[in-house]
Amino acid sequence: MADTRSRMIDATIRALQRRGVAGMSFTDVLRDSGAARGAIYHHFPGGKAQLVTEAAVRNGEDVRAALATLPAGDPQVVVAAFLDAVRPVLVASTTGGGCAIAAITVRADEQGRDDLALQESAGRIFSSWARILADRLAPAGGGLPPDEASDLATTLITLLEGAHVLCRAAGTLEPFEKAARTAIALTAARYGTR
Amino acid sequence: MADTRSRMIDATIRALQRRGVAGMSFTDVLRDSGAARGAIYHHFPGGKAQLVTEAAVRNGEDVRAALATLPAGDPQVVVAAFLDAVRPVLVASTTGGGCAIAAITVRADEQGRDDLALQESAGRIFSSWARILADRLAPAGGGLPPDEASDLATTLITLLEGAHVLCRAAGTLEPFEKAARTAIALTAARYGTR
DNA sequence: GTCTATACAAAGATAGAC
DNA sequence: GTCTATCTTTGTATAGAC
Repeated sequence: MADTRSRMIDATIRALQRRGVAGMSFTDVLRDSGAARGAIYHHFPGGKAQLVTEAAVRNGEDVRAALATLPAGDPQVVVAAFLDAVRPVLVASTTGGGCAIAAITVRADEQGRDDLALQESAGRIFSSWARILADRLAPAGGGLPPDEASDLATTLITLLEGAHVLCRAAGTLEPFEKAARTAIALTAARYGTR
Repeated sequence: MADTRSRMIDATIRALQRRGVAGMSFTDVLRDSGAARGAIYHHFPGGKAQLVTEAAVRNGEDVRAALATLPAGDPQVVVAAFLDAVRPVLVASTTGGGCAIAAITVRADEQGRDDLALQESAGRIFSSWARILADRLAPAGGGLPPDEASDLATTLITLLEGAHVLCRAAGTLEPFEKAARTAIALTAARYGTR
């Protein structure tokens, strides 16, 4: 049978996407993964904090790998490819899913050190996404200047997370499509050749 | 003494900003507002769902009123004014506060009809913000074409909410400043006169 | 390692005295 | 209307049999 521990992490990612860290419960994870109650503290002695942290790290790596497959070079091409690549994520947002990392930025107990560690994990993960994207915009031997690439990459991640929030609220893809159209038009005005 | 009911709503807004709907508890609201336990169901027979909904509506109106004071006309001016106006919100995000409406897009129970109503409230509130902003970009007798103004306005709200998420995670204003610089530069390229 | 059973705390929701 | 006290449920966490 597939690794129980791994299945629990996958179930946690799904629970985070739908309910957030405070709204998620072990009951959800156990039902979705088929694991027994005692399995949690066997595999994750650190309890909920450890489980959520490992889920965030895995999800962060999955997204990072996906971003690394984007084309590099012309900003207009990179922006268009990025928007197409993230569209499926926003579709999930319209039905209550979406980005698991956005979910862990809202913690139940702001004082706790577990939750501080979680916030720092989220910060590192977003930064790593932006860095990957900046590399596509400023590849070795061409593309944008590093500072400009970094700014634009962070802006694209910002648009992704903002669209996640708005599409969740709207229940439709419309906010994302409006932002995508605008991003395309503004990028063309700034970086278009004609 | 100031209206107990009103103080409870204000306390709920603060609790939502910091902990989200699932992470927020009546205990927080009661301590912050000074109200007694039984006061909740006296003033809000609908329980948590009603309390949170009223808090969201009030917060949405406050933000809408603030957006209505922005200048109208030149897109470059409107964008710059918008970014300056929301900067204090993002500062709050860096220390765990920020947008209360973003918080209510993550609900504990996706099935419940209370939570569906809450999602629809969030959708209406975001739409109303974008509409106000679009009016500033396409005032009667000038400005952008309506469709373009609507797209750009939604994009600005998207940037605001995305920056909220990223600044919360980063603990610094850097993601917002990067996105703001990019928004200014791209807007200048698209709408600059020279 | 996997499972059942349970302890303990905190949440939302009510009842009823004043 | 305001407050105290309490019910019920749910959640995290643990113990211990197999």
